[in-house]
Amino acid sequence: MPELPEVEIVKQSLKKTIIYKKIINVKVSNRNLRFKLKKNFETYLIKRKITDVLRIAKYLIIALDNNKYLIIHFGMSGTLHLLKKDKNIKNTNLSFYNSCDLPKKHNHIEFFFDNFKVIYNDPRRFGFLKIFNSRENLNKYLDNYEKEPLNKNFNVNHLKNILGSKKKNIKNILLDQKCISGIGNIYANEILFFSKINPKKLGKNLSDIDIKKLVFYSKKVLNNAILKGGSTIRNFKNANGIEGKFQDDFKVYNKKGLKCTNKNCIQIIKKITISNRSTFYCSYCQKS
DNA sequence: AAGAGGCCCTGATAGC
DNA sequence: TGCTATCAGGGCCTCT
Repeated sequence: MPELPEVEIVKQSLKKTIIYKKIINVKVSNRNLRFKLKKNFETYLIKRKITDVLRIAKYLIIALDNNKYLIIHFGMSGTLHLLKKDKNIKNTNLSFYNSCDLPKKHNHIEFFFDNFKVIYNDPRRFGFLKIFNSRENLNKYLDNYEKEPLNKNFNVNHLKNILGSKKKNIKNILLDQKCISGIGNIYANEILFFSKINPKKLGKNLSDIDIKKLVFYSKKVLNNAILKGGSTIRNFKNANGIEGKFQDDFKVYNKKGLKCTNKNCIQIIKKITISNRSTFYCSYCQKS
């Protein structure tokens, strides 16, 4: 669930469930995530009330009543699962598993609440959780991450400043969280397709019109994805949770060999590799 | 100093 | 069927 829209969907559904609730207990069965969980990780959380649930870029942020902040980054394969004690299940967009559908492996962390628990599952363990002891420290850590396209000050001038004289290609720039935050491989491909920009075009060579389109479609693609509940690419077989629907709207991602969907274009979508990441584009519509 | 590539992991799938 | 190789929604680190 890693890109901005998926984290936003999780945030929305999680918030409804856990806000103002108290964490009764925390059980960690594997501390070796992307970064090793600190020894006192649990003690900061136990008996704390959740005061807010936020998102910045691809980070989920849980604010606690001791003014500390828990952040979760899902990496490539991290997911949260809500497990209710009673059988009267209300569906949320947060993946819901009843006890037989919960993945059997890689449930690394359990957060116990009164009537339910939230489970962090992550097979590849590229995700991580960290606790910050003040908003100031959190802001410092996420400083680079407030450059997300949905931010209202993400405009043409702002992007122009970012691109400056960058000699790397626009695909890599979109993926570089220090330049622009929240966009991952799926949405980078989709945004470039709508903007009709070749993924290999260098940042410094982008025209004013290119930049204008990038600003517009970054916002539009991400917002549309959020409206559709995000994208579900690979799912656990027994998943009972609500899946995103935006994958049905993909124009290029994973569309190698299929015809371009633009009117009057008969080109076939190509797949190339840029910095080890799959890149899909239409060589006719995204000529330059 | 910016940019490219390797690497951290497990699991699903394709190809033989 | 069962093996092996490749690939996957990310990003940090190292080397140039």
